[in-house]
Amino acid sequence: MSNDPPGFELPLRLFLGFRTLIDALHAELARQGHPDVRPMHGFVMQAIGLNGTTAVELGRTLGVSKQAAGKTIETLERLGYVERARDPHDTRRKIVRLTPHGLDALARSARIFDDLRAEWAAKLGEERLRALEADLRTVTPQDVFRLDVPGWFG
Amino acid sequence: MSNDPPGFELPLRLFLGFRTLIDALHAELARQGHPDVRPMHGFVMQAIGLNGTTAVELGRTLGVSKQAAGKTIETLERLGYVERARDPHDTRRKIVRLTPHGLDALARSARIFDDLRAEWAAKLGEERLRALEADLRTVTPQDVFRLDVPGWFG
DNA sequence: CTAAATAGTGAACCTGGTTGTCTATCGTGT
DNA sequence: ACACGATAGACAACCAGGTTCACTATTTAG
Repeated sequence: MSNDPPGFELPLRLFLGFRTLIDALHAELARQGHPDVRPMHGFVMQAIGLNGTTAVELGRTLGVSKQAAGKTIETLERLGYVERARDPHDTRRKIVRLTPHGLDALARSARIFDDLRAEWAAKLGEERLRALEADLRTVTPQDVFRLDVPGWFG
Repeated sequence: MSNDPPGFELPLRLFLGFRTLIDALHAELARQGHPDVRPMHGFVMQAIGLNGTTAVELGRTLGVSKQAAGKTIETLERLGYVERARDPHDTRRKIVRLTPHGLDALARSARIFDDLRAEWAAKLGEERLRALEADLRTVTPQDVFRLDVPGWFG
């Protein structure tokens, strides 16, 4: 069909949709007391999770080297979102845990994402939004996590 | 509605959709003789366009400093995708133009994106895909270009 | 009990972003 | 005609985050 949209619009729109949501999230997070958290940090904190993790584990989860994971942890530690403590059962390991500040950021993010989804539902209708989500599930990997995000673009 | 999907799935799926397409594009581009072009380079070459541009102009288009644009141009030049020449009408300026190699990459990308869109259409149906594109147009900025892509994530 | 595997760290390097400074050139206003 | 402001490009220093290689300390397995 010659009246199909050009193929390059699809990735662009997907990316713009993603950016629109992430930018709105971080604008609101900044307003709610988290001005210096970057988009990447959200993914990393999500990957750290409520039980904590280690640099090696985090690297595996994110698909980057343990050294890169370590650097990101350092940054997050400097910003006060995570803290490290030696594992008493294995003194080689250092457990990385979210601080109350980090947990607060995560909880607020979840809330804001729900609000943003509601905004889209208001614009598109709940039915269309559900269809959009279902279609995206069809064409993307099942496993939502394991994003391999950092440094992927450049 | 308590049975709505959690809001965080939407950005994740949009990003995964984007990544799926871009990864497939670059796998295919690598197979077709462009193994070292990175996702970012595609956007930059698109922004350079058929008429060429300058570092300052490119920086404005991409939303980065002229120095950052200059560095990216250097990389692209080293890879053989662009070339620079002094502007005879204004000897301060250096015009950046796509080389035949760069034009080839751009043309192949357009073709591959069309093929990828056709794959999605086969999986979802042309109707649903059109609806998805239409809905994304509704919730994203009108202006497809001006992405501010580079370095935005970190 | 020794040897292999593992966790963390540090160094050197790459890309791509920033800001600040500097020179060369262009264009305008007196 | 010319001086001065604006512009284009380049260079330096720095930052974030990525890589690989090398090393120490500790744990685990044979």
